[in-house]
Amino acid sequence: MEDYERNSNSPTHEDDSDVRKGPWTEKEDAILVNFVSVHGDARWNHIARSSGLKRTGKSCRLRWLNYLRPDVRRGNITLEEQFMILKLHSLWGNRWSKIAQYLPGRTDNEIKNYWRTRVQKQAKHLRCDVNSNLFKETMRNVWMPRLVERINAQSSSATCEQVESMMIADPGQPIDVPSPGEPGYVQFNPHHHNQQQFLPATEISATSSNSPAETLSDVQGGAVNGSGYDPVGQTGFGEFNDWGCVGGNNMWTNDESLWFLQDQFCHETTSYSYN
DNA sequence: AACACATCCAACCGCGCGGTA
DNA sequence: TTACCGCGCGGTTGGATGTGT
Repeated sequence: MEDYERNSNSPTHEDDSDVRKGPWTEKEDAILVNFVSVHGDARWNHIARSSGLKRTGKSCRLRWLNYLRPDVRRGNITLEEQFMILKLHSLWGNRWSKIAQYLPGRTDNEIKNYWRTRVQKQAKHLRCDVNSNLFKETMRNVWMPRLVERINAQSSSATCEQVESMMIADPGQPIDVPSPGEPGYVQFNPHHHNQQQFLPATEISATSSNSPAETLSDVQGGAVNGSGYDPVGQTGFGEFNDWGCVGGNNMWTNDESLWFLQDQFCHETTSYSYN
């Protein structure tokens, strides 16, 4: 990327002086939004040329999809979304756009960033490859059940049926859900009631409300510190009952969470070699 | 307060696929 | 059949911001 000057508002090269790169300005955003609202979001090269923006069609498309699109949601990946990402990635791997279809308003770019910054970081801390069976099993048998527990604990925003629907969200193939007694099995809270379905974004009407972007601070208060949360849960991980968001942001960035995960990881995998 | 380090995320790139002439 | 073009995807980068010392 040697020919790429990110902070310059001037063209990178005299040769391609008509092409702007780097951060978008508010004016450019406004132009693009207005143009797309009139002409639609197709034929991006045409849009780039006709709008007067000195951007490539690619750049316009990316800006629109990842930032300017009206239904785009950014920040605060919810517990449900974290679960979906883990689950769908376990099925499809780095098929970010496909995964994004099941997370309304989320872009493939954001999911990819989430995976790289949070999940891969955990793998790095655990000194195992993110694609290794060991890491995948840890995800499935430890992290995802814990996520489900916490989702169930959020009685106001997550439901039994919702979580179950997430577990079977893949339209094409069944998800390998642990049976009772197996590692990773989770007993869903039957007192919750369904409020939303996790479907591909294309199947969700404009008026349907995916869960509002609840803040992670909400999650902290509701899931971990809220009344009725029994840390000695169904999966038998209660001895690490402080792994939740105590003073942190979420399960991936909270140091206490990290150490819980590492403790749990080591506890459960003592027979493995980290190398 | 200043610096170093870590993390996040917007935006780029190259590549490959599908449609069309 | 082939060449070209536009688009979408996954990988990568580096500036901005946050956190620790």
